[in-house]
This record gives sequence, C-alpha cells and structure tokens, in this order.
Amino acid sequence: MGRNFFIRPTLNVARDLLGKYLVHETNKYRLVGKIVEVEAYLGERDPASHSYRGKTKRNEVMFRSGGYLYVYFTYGMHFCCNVVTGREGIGRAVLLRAVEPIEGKQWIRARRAKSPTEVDLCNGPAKLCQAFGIDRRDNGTDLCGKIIWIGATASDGKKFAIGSSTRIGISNGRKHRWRFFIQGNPFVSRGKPAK
DNA sequence: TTGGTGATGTTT
DNA sequence: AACATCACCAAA
Repeated sequence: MGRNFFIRPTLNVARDLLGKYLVHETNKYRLVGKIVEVEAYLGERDPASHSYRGKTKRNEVMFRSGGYLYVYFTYGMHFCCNVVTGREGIGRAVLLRAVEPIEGKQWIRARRAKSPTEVDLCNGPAKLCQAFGIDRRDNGTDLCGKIIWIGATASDGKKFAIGSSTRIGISNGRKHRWRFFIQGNPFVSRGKPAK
C-alpha cells in the first residue's frame, strides 16, 4: 500500500488493514500473513496509548507520518509491532495482533517451534513478531519500502464481517471498542477483552 | 477449559 | 511498580 493509505484516520486504517497481507521479505525467504486482528491506539486522546503523554525516545516512531513500523519490547521478553497512521506529529498507530500464515510457513514454524498447532503460530501480537522475525532492529522500518510492507489482496473489501470489542491487556481506556477482527476467522487470538 | 504464575527487561 | 504477553501447570 502507498503512503496515502496510512495517512488517514486511525480507526479507518485499522479496519482496512483486515484482510490485507503483511509481508516480510529478505534474500532468504518471503513470509506472508493475512491480517485478521488489530487494535487502534489513538495517541493524546487515548490513555492506553504509548504516546498518550507525548513523544519519548521509545515512541518517537509513532509520531512520524503514516506508513512506518513501530516495534516495542514488552514484558521482558516479547516484541509487538504497530502500523503508524496519520500525519506527522500525531502519535497514532495500529497494533497488529494476529495473522493467518499464508506463505513461508516452514520458516514460521521453525521460529515458533513451541507452537503445537497451525492456529497458534501467529494468534497474538508477540507470537506474530516472533514468527515473522520482527524485533527492535525493525523499529522505524518504512512500510513503503521493500523489506516489510502491507499488500492488497483478493480478499480485501466486503467479503467478510468485521467484529469489534474492547482492547486486550490494558487497564486504561477500557471503554473504547477499538479492537477489530475478521469475524469467524479461526486465526484470531482467543484472548478475552478486559472487563 | 479455565485460571494462576514465572520469565524477564524497560519505562515511569 | 507496572507493563498493548506467552507458556506452562494445576484444578475442575
């Protein structure tokens, strides 16, 4: 997708990311996953967002213009990745929470050796990053480049129903239903929304 | 199937 | 001290 796809209201980008492909390509392999679950984080108006209190060294990438990858380290062992949205200067992004493996499954399985079944390979934000080999080195990657990008697919559009719920694993901003997923898709994480 | 907890490091 | 998580174990 081109830059203009990302420089739009965050909630629209979040819903439109569903059904699209996340691609990670190197000279060794090409990994592709269909995005089935995301969460929107709306910056200064969202107490659950990393950018709620303004720009820091950690969240600097969130304040770039749309179309960059914000990767953060969490819980002492995991990485999660976000698609930055909107104009430069506002810290908003969409967390990628789950994808359905499409291509390069041998590499994905190798990285996710602990995963007992196909659906457990990428059904969580940290699992997804582990499966796709995304870590702190990928923070700030331009998604309009040739290494990690978002691809349009045939399943784009209105061929599936979009479900929504409150976001998972947060303590502030619980009231907002800013988690979106492809309804009925088995590769959506089974994490329950926080009450 | 559900719920509790340890692992582990960065940020506040 | 909390944290945008995961894997493992025990209980029912």
